[in-house]
Amino acid sequence: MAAPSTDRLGFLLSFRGELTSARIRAALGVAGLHPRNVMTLMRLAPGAMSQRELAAAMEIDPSQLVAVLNELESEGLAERRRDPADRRRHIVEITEAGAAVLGRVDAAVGEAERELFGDLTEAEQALLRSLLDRVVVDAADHDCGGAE
Amino acid sequence: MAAPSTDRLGFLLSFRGELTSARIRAALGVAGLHPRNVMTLMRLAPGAMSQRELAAAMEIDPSQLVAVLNELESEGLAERRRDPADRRRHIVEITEAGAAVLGRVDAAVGEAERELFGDLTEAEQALLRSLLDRVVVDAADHDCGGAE
DNA sequence: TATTGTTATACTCTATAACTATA
DNA sequence: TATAGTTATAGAGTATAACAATA
Repeated sequence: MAAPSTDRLGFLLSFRGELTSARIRAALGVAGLHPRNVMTLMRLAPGAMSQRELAAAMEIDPSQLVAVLNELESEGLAERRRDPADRRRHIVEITEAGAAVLGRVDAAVGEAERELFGDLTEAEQALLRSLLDRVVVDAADHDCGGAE
Repeated sequence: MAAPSTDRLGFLLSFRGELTSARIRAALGVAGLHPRNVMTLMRLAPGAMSQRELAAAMEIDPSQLVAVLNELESEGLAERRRDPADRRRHIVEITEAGAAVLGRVDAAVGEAERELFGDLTEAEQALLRSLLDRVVVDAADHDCGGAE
C-alpha cells in the first residue's frame, strides 16, 4: 500500500523500512533460500543451541521452527542431534555448507547496502544509525481495538 | 523475528521501520477500524475518485478494495455512487463521519510520533527525515530466486 | 471486444492446540 | 506432572482468475 501522508515522519520511517526490508530480503535470497531460513542460519553461526533456545532467540513459536530446520537439514545447511544429557532436546548446529551460504549472503547484503545507502557519506550513515538507535520502540501496549 | 545482526544499517532500518509501523498501526486503530480502512479514508480525504483510481493510488488490487469499501460504507464512513457519465464506474467519497474519524486518528498518530521521536530534537527529526529521503529504494528487480 | 466492479478460489503465514517421547 | 519437539487445524492476508454489467 503506497504512502498517503509521507509528510509524517512515522509514515516515512515505516515505508522506508518496508522498502529497505524488501531489498534486504532479496539479498538474503541470493542462495535460493527463504529469507527466514537464512535468518535462522545467522542465529546459529555464533554457536549451537537447542531448538527451544533458538526459537526464543528468534522470537518465533517452536512449532514454526520445525519446518525451517527440516528444510535446512534436507539441504545439508544445519544439523539436529539429540542432546545425550537430555534426550528430549535437539542441539542444532550450522554445517560448513551452511556457513558457506552465509558467506555468499553476507556479500549480497553488503551489495544491497551499498545501493541503499550509497548516496550517503560514511559520516551520514553513522548519523542515520545513531538517530535510528534513539527512536523509541519499546513495545508498550498500544492496542486500541482495531480490526473487525 | 528478532534482529540477528543489527550492526548492519540495512537490518537496523528494517527492524526500526517494522516496530515503528506497528506503533503507527496501533494509533490508526484508535477508532476501532482496521488500519487498511483508515489508510483508505486518508486517500479519500483530498477528494472523491473512482474505485479503479483509488486502487491504483493505494497500489492494491481492485478486488481487495471491495471488502474495504463494503466495511467503510456499512459504517457510514464512505459512500459509493454510480458515475452518471459512465455507469460502470463507482465514485467513492468520504463522509462527514469519515472525516471526523480521520480527525481522531490524526491526533492518535501525533501522540504516537511524540512517543517514537520524543528523544530527538526538532532539528534531529528534520535530519532523520532528510537522511531517510536519501535512502535509495527505487525497486530495481533484485529477486534472486528464494523461497521453495 | 474492452473495462469496471464483484465474486470465488487458492495459496501463504501465522497462531494455537493436541500429540509423542522423554524427564 | 512437566518439558522438548512435532503435527494438525484454523484464521488472516493476499493474489489470481472467472463473472456480470456497461461501454
